[in-house]
Amino acid sequence: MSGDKSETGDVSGDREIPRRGPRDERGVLADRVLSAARSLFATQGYASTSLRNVAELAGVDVALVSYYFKSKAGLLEAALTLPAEFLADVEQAAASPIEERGRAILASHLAAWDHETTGDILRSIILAAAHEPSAMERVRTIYTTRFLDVLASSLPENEPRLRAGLVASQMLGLAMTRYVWRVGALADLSPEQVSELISPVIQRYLTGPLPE
Amino acid sequence: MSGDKSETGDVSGDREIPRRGPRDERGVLADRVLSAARSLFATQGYASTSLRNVAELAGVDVALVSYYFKSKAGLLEAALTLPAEFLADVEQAAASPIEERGRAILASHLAAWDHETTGDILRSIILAAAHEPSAMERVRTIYTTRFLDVLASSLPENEPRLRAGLVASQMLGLAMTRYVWRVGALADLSPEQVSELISPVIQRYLTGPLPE
DNA sequence: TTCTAATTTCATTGCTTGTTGAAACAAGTC
DNA sequence: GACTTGTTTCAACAAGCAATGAAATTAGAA
Repeated sequence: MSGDKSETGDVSGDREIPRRGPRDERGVLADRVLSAARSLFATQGYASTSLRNVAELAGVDVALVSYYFKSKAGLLEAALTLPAEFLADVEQAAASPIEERGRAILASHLAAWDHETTGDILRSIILAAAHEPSAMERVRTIYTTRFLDVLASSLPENEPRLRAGLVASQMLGLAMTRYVWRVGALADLSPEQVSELISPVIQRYLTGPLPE
Repeated sequence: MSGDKSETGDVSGDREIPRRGPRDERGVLADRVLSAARSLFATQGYASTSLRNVAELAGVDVALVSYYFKSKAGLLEAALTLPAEFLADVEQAAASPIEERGRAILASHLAAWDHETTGDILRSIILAAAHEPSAMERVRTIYTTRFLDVLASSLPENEPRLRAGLVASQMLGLAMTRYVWRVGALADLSPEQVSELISPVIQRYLTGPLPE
């Protein structure tokens, strides 16, 4: 909800100098807390993860978590902020030459999911959306505006929104089986093999024939 | 959702103390509890749903839920049991003639998801798997033995497990976008339209060419 | 009726949760 | 040194949780 600069505010964005503190630590500890939160949210989900769990894993006091992020919801908000570079990659892939766009889109997603931090965030987002209405709304918004709309607007006429929806469904299914549930043959293949197998289908959804 | 009779014993206080009796009721009340549990698990998730919530929605005392299902985990177990008919439909679809098997598999899934009770159960399973390790394990088992294995063993040579994994990924992606998140163009189409669009891809995964 | 057994409710158990106020602490400024 | 300010810890709160033992209730068997 309060995601004013949500996706641009990466870890690298310290435009002010709060430094004033005593043992500093603020930056370091806050990062440790965020990392712990992502890890726990991604494995246990939001509701089953207590602030005490997060604090313990991060090695800080419970009250410090509340001090940093104000509330548990604030911690979730901060933990689920997608790296700007991922969103930029998706946009770039959507702008690649149309005849190889399927492969490019798939590659950008595989790279993101296989990246440790980004993968944890994506996993957390999907899992959190399963039980937090606010996270679900967030997913809908991000998914629609940052992926579906971007992809659709990059396509020529002939049902761009429908094609984007088809691509998204295959992409999400791949993510669920390979990275979230880790079941089935796709979970054990290399990114290159996955690309060989699925790129043609993505490309077909983008530029292939549609029924009727 | 699950509108059958879940809201008859609702918060409307006009009904007096709900009949302090022994006989029967067990079946009826237990069904009401199960239906309420599915509905809440599917919308809020497992951890965020308290036995008190379930009891209130079902119009029964909290202790009765424990009495019926022994524990909260037992309630989850009971709520997430897939109807045998759905599993039978999947098996039947997997045994259909190979050249139309893609359409048959897709049809069995669409029918299940569009069925009110079965759809609620499937949604609950997916959402519960997001934060309950036991539910996640359950998903892995069901998904592998009841879908992947069945599908793979119905295919001839030439990488049946890989083909089954590909089909499953597209099927799960469709389910997520259309029935769980309800985003994108696929969510607004009729089952027939979805079938027209996706059947060819499923069929391609089943019998089409593979790279390399 | 009286007894028995199954069901439903009540009251309470011990525990965990998120949050907050006050105190302890460490730096930089005077 | 004292003062200020941002940080960290400690302790406690009220609320909600799942679970349970015991009492209340009722139907059928004797």
